[in-house]
Amino acid sequence: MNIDGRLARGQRTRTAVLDAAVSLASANGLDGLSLGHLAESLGVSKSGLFAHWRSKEELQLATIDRAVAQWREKIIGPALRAPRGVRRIHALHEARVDFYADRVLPGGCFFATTEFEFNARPGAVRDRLAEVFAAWTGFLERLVAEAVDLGELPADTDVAVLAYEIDAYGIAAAMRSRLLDPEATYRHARLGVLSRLRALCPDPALLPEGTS
Amino acid sequence: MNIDGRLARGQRTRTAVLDAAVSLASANGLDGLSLGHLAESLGVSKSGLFAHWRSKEELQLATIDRAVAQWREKIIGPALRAPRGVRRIHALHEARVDFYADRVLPGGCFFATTEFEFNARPGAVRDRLAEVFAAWTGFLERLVAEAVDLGELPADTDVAVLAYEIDAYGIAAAMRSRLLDPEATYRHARLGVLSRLRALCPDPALLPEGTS
DNA sequence: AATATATACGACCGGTCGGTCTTATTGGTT
DNA sequence: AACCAATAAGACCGACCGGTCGTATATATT
Repeated sequence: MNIDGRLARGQRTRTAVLDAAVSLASANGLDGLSLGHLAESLGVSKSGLFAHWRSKEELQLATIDRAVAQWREKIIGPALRAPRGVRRIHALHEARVDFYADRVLPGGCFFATTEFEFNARPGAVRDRLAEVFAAWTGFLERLVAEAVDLGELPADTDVAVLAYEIDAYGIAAAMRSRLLDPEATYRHARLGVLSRLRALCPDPALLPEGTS
Repeated sequence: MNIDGRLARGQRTRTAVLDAAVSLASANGLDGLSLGHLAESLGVSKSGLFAHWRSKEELQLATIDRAVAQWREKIIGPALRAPRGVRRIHALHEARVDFYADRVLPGGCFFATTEFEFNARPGAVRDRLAEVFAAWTGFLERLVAEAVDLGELPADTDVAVLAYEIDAYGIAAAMRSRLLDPEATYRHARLGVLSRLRALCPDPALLPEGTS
């Protein structure tokens, strides 16, 4: 919006709206997201939103894309700055748990919230989410395969199952940290993946010590 | 309801309504559950529901309790029929994956759906869900501790972390099976826990062979 | 300064929601 | 057969939803 609160054209405005949408949707769902509340939280009129997105569904799809961009920046970025192999896998998982622990989003995880909201509801939103999840699991599996190729994980590692396991630790963290003891949840999530990687890696010195 | 479609008093009627509510809510959420649609799916008037539950929230809480009863019957029951120790843990996990794989509920998992719907929304529903999740994780941890006591898992096992891991495999199964390849998801979920238990158990003969 | 253009606003629409209430019908009792 | 208590039905209410549209205002141009 402008200094006086008006919505203006341009990418920056759209991004600000979508950031607010990601935040609200992580708590109330992408369908539970009220355009009236969204506009109000930005000090903007509801009808102004329809100048940028033709329908709620279009804004929902754009919100998913924005959440992907946030995920890339906050979780995938730090991982890619770590050296390839088990250390990169560990960095990815740590960045993910950090993201949840920092309470960046009120709902904990935008993707978990929207997945369970739409997984039984056919439509464009569901299809887009399926694409995002497929890309994510593919990325994780590539990281694990890379570590195997580097000899930092046993050659007979079942790549898909190990990638599944690492992802599962993260999903469980998002789920439990909001209803049960958050600190214990993060500790279990971090310690579980770390000790698993250390146990599998022929050179445990690549990873920090695991202490409970 | 009666033969002619009327709602009648009695526990059986309530149970039938709540079963339908669990099914609908697993797909559309506990808040997304429309009382009009629920009544219509039962061939009953909406106002009739208010004779049994004073408000939607009351019906939501009763629906959670009904889902717990289903979970007890379908997942905890089979586990308790297996011998204590790692076999019981394995039976619990298998029953859980079976439950998802059998497509008992359209949404995959009632608790996952409602957890992510309410974890950022204070109120009676959220509090009730927190109780349920605490009881569930406590149960899982007791099963793991039991296996440790029986010598079927190493004495230095971190009970909380291993219980977390097993639960995580189940959560991930519920999440992925609806957007990604379901068969691969179930295979990973089953194989992951089985191979973990076999690797940890001093007597792997207690568990079936793990084949990918 | 006057005009033309773009755009943000707020009233408004139809539809659905949870919830209420009056009415009609049922089944049991004497 | 007549009455009574219980209860299901459906019309109805206010609130909120996504979405539309006419109008007032700010900006850019000449």
